[in-house]
Amino acid sequence: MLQNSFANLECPVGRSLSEVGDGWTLLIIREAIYGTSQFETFLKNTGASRGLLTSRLAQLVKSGILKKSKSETDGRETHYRLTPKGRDLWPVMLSLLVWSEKHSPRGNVVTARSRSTGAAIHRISAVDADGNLIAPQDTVLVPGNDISDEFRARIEAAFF
Amino acid sequence: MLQNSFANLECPVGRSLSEVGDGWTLLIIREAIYGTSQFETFLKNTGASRGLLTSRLAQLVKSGILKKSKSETDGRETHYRLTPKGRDLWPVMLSLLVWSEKHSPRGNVVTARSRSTGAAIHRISAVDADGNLIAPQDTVLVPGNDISDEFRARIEAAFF
DNA sequence: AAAATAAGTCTAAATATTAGACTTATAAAT
DNA sequence: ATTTATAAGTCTAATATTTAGACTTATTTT
Repeated sequence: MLQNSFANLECPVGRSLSEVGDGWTLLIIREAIYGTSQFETFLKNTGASRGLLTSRLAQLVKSGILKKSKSETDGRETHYRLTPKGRDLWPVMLSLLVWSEKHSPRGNVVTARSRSTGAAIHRISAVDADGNLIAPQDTVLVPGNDISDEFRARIEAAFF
Repeated sequence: MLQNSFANLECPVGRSLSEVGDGWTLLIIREAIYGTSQFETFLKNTGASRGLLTSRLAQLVKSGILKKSKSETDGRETHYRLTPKGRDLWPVMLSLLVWSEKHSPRGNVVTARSRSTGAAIHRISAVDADGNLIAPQDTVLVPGNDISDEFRARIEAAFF
């Protein structure tokens, strides 16, 4: 668990990783996106141990990625559901999906498509506020003001 | 390390996670994107221990995400550089960056922009082969033929 | 009332990670 | 030509995390 190692880093990727940069955590989020909300279902579908699942779910609730609530119809049940912040991890999941379909395909397992047009997702791209695509080669990381000299230098060296 | 836990999973997200689903691994990839290629630099910028860095770099080379080569100008140096497969993780990194800038901002640290237009990256989106954007709400996961009934049911329950 | 279910807690054993001293090969400085 | 420095590791004992699985508590079903 890198939970604390990167919490105070300037790098926004490091900050994300301090919240979700753990295989189990990402797997739990995948499960949540696949519709899982109960402890025993996460347990079965992720293969995590009970203790670990308990601790990771607590972290995710603390991070505001999942919300914990008691079932209204069955008092034994607890549900962990994605918050808007958690749902915003969708592009992360989708880009992991597209990456593995491209680089480690295993037959015809699953394709992500547009519900309305039926078109398959071809790639995941950056988009500006006007809806224009920004290609990886055309991307730069621009340092802001609240930044150390050291991190500025690292960002400026970033390349696609 | 979930290295082996998910290697044989049908889920393509699980397969990705079996290769890169580890905080240290993702952090090393971030560093590689930031231009780092040498052992001691990875060590300093990630904060990983030597033994761990050694093992993660070896895994990444084995996965074909990094390529290891000896410097031609200085025989002491080894360089680990992103392969095309590794570079294709760019959308994963970018979506982690955009996510944290939205949900855990820390002042004006870094913005990702188009080099050519200067426009800031607003979001990360799925795109079809014709360049049309596919919104999260409009995405479905369509099961293929090479799939177990159990996994089919889980995919069909997936939602944004 | 008894049995089953859901969501945990708890514990000892196994596994992974850390810090830091040490090693080897190559290059730079004296 | 030696000595010193650098780069990329290896190695080890101490520490921390994770696991499997038995157990607990609250609630619901039979």
